[in-house]
Order: sequence, then structure tokens, then C-alpha cells
Amino acid sequence: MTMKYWLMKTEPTTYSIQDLEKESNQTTCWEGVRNYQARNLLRDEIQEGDRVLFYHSACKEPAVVGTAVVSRQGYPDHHAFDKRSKYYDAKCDPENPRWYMVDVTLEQKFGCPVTLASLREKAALTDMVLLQKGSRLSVQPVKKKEFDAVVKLAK
DNA sequence: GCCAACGTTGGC
DNA sequence: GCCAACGTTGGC
Repeated sequence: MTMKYWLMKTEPTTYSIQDLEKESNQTTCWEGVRNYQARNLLRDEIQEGDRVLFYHSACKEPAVVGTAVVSRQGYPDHHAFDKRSKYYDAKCDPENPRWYMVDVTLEQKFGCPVTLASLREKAALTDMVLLQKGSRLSVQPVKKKEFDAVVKLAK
């Protein structure tokens, strides 16, 4: 299985790369994704060892702020069954999980975040899912050359 | 805060 | 299965 590349969005007011940095083992579960297209990626496509662009959305300066590695592949998001969780989903049956998550581990926090504006300036990145009009997927595929180009911009 | 784009819900 | 209404996302 060859390594794949992804981009995951998070609102830094909810969970930021600084939060990930502070976790034990700098690892967290990526809970709360409640979109079927993204769910399918989390459940079926994303493999341990895959690389992730960590993206801050809905904030003053939207940007890729670092990279992470998938440290556990898809498993049921148990927050959906927890009434106290903000991600509780009353329609979910633990016997037949609807929502999935993966674990991610911090790889690198960029010293220099790669802003959305700077991504748009790069001709090599015009096909990135993130940059397409109306694109809202919070977990999305990235091509290797795109991943590499973004990492390069962080230097 | 605005609003375009997209996803989901539910009546029919 | 259609589609209007509503809710959410997320850049600006």
C-alpha cells in the first residue's frame, strides 16, 4: 500500500495545532466529522502512515500550519454515542456505527504557516481540492506533488 | 456580519 | 424521487 496524502481542516478556536502539540505523544483522535463524503475517506481510504496537511479554517488567516501522520486508521467515533459530547448524534446505533475517525500525530509545526492566499498564488496548486470554488470538505485528498509543494512553501 | 455554495431534511 | 426550506461552512 503506497502512502497517501490528505488535508484536514480544523477551526483553531475549536482545536489548533498548538493543542495537538500539547497532547501526550502529540497525538489526538480526529473526532466530530459529520459529513458522509469525509466519513467515507476516514473509514475506507485513510491508512496508517498516510501524511496530513493540518489546516486552520474560519479564522483570521486561513493557512496550512503543519503536517501530521495518521497513527491509527479508521475506527468508530464513539463521541456519536455520548450524550454529553458536542458530537452526539441521537440517530446513531453503537451496533452499527455511522461516524468514523482516525488518530493523527504531529509531524511538523510550520515555523511559517502557508496561507490560503499564498497557496492560490502557486500555479502548481491550482487543482488542489481546497482551492476549488465551493469546496467545503473537511477531510480531502491531496496529491503527493501538492503536499510536497506546500511543505516547500513553509521553508 | 455577509453571503455563496453545499449538504440534509422532509413533505408530497 | 423531486425540490423547497433550512442549516452549515468558511472566505472575505
